[in-house]
Amino acid sequence: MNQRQTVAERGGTSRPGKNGDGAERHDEIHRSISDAIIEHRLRPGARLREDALAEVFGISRTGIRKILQRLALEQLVTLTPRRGASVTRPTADEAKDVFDARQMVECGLMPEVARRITEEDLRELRDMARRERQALKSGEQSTAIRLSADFHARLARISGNATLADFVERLCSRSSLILAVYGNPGHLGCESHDHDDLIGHLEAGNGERAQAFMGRHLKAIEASLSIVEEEAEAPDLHRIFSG
Amino acid sequence: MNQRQTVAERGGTSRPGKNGDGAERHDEIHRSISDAIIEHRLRPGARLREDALAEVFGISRTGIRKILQRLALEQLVTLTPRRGASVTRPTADEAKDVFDARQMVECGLMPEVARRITEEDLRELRDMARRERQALKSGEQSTAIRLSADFHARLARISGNATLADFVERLCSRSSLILAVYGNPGHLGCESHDHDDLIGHLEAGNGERAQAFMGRHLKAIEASLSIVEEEAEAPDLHRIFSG
DNA sequence: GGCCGCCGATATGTATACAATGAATATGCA
DNA sequence: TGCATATTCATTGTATACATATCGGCGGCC
Repeated sequence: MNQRQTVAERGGTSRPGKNGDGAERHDEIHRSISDAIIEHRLRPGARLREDALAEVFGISRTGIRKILQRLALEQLVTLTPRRGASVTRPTADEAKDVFDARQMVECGLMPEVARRITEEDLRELRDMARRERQALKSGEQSTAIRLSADFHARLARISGNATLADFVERLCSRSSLILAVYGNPGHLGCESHDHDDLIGHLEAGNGERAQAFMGRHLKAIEASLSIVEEEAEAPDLHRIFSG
Repeated sequence: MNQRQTVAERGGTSRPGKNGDGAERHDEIHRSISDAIIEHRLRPGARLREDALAEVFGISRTGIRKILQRLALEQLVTLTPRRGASVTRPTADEAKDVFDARQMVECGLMPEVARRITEEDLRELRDMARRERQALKSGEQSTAIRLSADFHARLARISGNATLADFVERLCSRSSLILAVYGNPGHLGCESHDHDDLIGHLEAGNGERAQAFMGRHLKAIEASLSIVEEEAEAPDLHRIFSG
């Protein structure tokens, strides 16, 4: 049923075979899944069966596999041979690595960002921060989480260094996964006004202040996590039952 | 024909069907192509036809496509829709971004590396540096280039941060491509004794010296490039023939 | 009674077949 | 002779079919 729907839909906008580059559709699906993971609608550990995804999106398994592989390289999903794909469950070590990396790169970019930021950038960032606060207030956690990641990624993009911006974007996506596993409910990642304050420093052209503030901001997020290594693989039965 | 050859070959080393996880073979092929690119045996712009690769490595196009996709995400090959894959030709902007990123990350890692480095690490690094010098002396450019990239990647790995180490590894691979396009023949990337000097600072536990030295080292490499934007797409014929 | 091994179902890995597209070439007309 | 057009060819994009490995339950054996 679902597949027929899709075919019909595609046939409606263009000829069934000659679609306007199927790659766009793949990107779209990639984003759909990516968003679902980042917004915690798909929790870490959730299995992603190829057949099911193929049916949902109305393409064959071939395309789904391609997308899953890309997600795997972005470390949002884990591909276990012969076991299929599942949403990555970051370890405590990985969480630490990711936040250390963010500390180094995002802070390091702030001076350049402060130098290059334009009025238009500021407007856009303020809008994102506003929407994030609003989402938080109205309890739309999913939206807030994604907006927060978007904010950090957008900020990095202003530096003009596409390579580092891409890296930050990936780190933010993974941070969202980390929040899903180690975050305390009710206490979401970014404090309500941190992003606004950060914008203030940038608007003032004060790169050093922005850098220091970003450092504290990230440290605060990391500190809010309750990182307790779950010994999923080989629980120490002796220790557990020694009492 | 080709397939029969391959089956026979694989049947010789192991049972035809039950190979020791085909994923290993894929990794192997990935590394083969990756090495060929890094070592400049495949120059930027070289086309990589799926059929040809499938024949060479004795697997079907399906597996090749998977590998090409992975290489594309690592930005070693460029995948143009309907036109196939080719070795990426980095632009001048990308080259700048990559070296800026290396400056930030590799330098930033040096203090932690200096703190954590062990005797064994030092031994291994010295050995790599030695082999690199030797390769340079005997004119094996390909080997020298790869060893140089390996050295930097290995160094980053010592920091203990896998995420940043992976990133550095990717940056080094891309740097190799950049060297292929913008490097001056005869003047290879890393100066002969830079790596040895760097090891010295690390051995002395002097993270700050190492950081500063790495900064100069990378700047020196970047400065040795002749980055002239080749106007491949739309050459200004008026300008060229105005004389 | 509990553990080990077997067997069916399910899902993934791989190859192949077919369709569609873009490039190169040949051809006809002005 | 030069340019526009039609055709063919080479190559990629997609779907499907088949082979293979893993997970669950069940029965036999110790």
